[in-house]
Amino acid sequence: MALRIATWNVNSVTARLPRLVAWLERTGTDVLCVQELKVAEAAFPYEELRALGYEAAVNGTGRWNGVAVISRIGLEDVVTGLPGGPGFPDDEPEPRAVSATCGPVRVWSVYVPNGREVGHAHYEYKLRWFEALRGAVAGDAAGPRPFAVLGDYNVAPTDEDVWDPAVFAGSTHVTPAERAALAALRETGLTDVVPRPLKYDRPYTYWDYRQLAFPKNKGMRIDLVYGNGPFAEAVSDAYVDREERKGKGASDHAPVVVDLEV
DNA sequence: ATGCCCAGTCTCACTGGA
Repeated sequence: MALRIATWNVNSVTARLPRLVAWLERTGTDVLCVQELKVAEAAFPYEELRALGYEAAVNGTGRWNGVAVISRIGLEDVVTGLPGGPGFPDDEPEPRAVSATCGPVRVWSVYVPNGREVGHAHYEYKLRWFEALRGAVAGDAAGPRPFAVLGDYNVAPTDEDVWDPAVFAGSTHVTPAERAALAALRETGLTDVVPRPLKYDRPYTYWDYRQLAFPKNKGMRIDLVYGNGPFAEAVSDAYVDREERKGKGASDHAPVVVDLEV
């Protein structure tokens, strides 16, 4: 069966709802992992999505963060949150993970902490969060079922994944410790499913709103799809839908779309 | 024009994003 799975940091599901609905209709995506809902679970637009044939597993508590899995092919065994994960501040848990089984695949939608500045408490939180994620997904990553962790990882895997490495020297998103956390995650059996760009040479997924970053293609690849062997082997295509970054009312992130034949 | 930040809130000022 052909499956279309995607991940998209929408930067407020409320602000993005018209675009989200149009995008789902346009692309026919079966399973969408969403990040930065910026809305409480009770205010999530379940009805609008149900009208399109989708159900949703939502982890959201208010103005910051928030993640969901939106599926039109089933939604089972939902796990809300990152089991054993740290919180911030004062170890208060944040809504940054939700997982579900959708038909033949199991997916996680994750919004990894930003880190703010190297050495900041939020940066240490980010690294601890990655460790907990690794522990939580290791079993499914090594299993026989197609499995993937999709989301906004807030790490550029290599210097090729930022428009100018010199600009990011000393900043979060590119440090050896963050990249080591990604490598440790891959060691559980996950592969970086690198999408193709629809224009230019690099598959960036994020462009700042400011200073014409998108038209100048000053982007970063920080929205990632990490799939296990059975998932990666089923991939028939993967691309960044940069068209969705254009125009008024766009998120600052573009969707990453993965087509599977399972 | 892909076009010179955006979203949410404890809303006219601030936090957070990366």
